[in-house]
Amino acid sequence: MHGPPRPTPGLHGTGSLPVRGTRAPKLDLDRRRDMPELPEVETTVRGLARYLEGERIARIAVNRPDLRRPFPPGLVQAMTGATVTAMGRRAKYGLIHTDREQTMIFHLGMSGRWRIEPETLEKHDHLVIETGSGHVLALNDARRFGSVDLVDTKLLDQWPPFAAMGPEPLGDELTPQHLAQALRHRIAPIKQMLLDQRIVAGLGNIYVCEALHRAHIRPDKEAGRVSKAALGRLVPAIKQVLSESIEAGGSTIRDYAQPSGELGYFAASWRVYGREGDACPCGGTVQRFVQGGRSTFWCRKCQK
DNA sequence: CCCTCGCCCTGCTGGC
DNA sequence: TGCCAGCAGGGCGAGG
Repeated sequence: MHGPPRPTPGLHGTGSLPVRGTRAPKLDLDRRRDMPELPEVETTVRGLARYLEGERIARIAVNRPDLRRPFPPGLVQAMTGATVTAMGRRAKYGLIHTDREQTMIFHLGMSGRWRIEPETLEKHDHLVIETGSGHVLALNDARRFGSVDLVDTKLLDQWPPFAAMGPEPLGDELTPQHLAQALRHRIAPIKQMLLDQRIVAGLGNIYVCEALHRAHIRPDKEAGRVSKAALGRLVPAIKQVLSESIEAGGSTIRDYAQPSGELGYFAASWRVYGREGDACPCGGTVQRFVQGGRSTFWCRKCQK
C-alpha cells in the first residue's frame, strides 16, 4: 500500500478507468487485515453506502474472467448507468441494489476488500466502479475466494446460496430455541455446526471460536448434547462478539469522517483466536487443534 | 439425510 | 540471502 507505485493492470475490453487523486478522507476498508467475516462485511457495506447510495454507476470495469466463479456475463451492461438504491448484507454477502431491480452480490472470501479512491490501480483490483460523481471503488481480492453475482432483486431469497440459509445471527430469529431445534440429534461437534450456514447464517471460524469461549462451551462437544443452559449463554455470546466488532469497525468509519483521526485498523482483540499458548483470563492456557481442516482455539479450563 | 474431507487460490512466514 | 513447504479458510462437491 505504501510501496512504490505499481503499473496499472490492464482493463480487458472495457477500456481503462481514469484514476484520480482524492481529497476525501479515505476509509480504512483497504487496509483491514483481519479475515472478512460478518462484522467486516457489515462495516464494508456501511462504508460503501456513503459512496454508492443514490449514485449512478457511470462505469464498471471487470479485469479478469472470474473470481471463485466467472463474473456474470451481463454484469457490465446491467450495472452501467444503473443507480444504486440501497446497500445491504445477508450473512457474509454484501448487496448492492439498483433501480433496475437487480442486485449485485459480492462475497469477500478470504482476502477480498474494497479500496476507496485508489490512487493507482493495483494487482488484484479485479472489478472497478466509477460513480456519476467521480468516486472510484475497486474490489481487490488476491486469493480470489470471493465472488460477484447478479440476481433479480425480487428473487434474492430464492438465490441458491440464500435459499437454505438459517437466520441472521443478529436478528430476533436466532434464539436458544432455534438452536436447540436445529441442533437436535446432531452428533457433529458444536463448532462445526455453527459454521454451517443453514444453522446460523454468517458465522465464520474466528467468531465461532470467540463465541464458544465466551459461552464456556467446548468446541468439540456433540452439538445435540449442548445443554439448554449452554445454548442460553451461546446466543448472547454470538450477538455480543459480532456487535462489538461491528461497533469497533463503525467507530473506525466515524473516525475517518473526522480530520484529526489517526487511524489503525479496528484492532480486533480476540480472546482465543490466534492465541495458542497465551493465558486465558481464567488462568488456563489457550489451546489449538484442527477440526474439519480448520484451526480451533479454546481453553480447556473454562470451556466445558 | 448426515458427516467428513479435499480442493480452490496467493501472500506471508518460518525453517534451513 | 534465497528457497520452499506450510498455513490461512468459505463454500462447495465428492464420497462414505
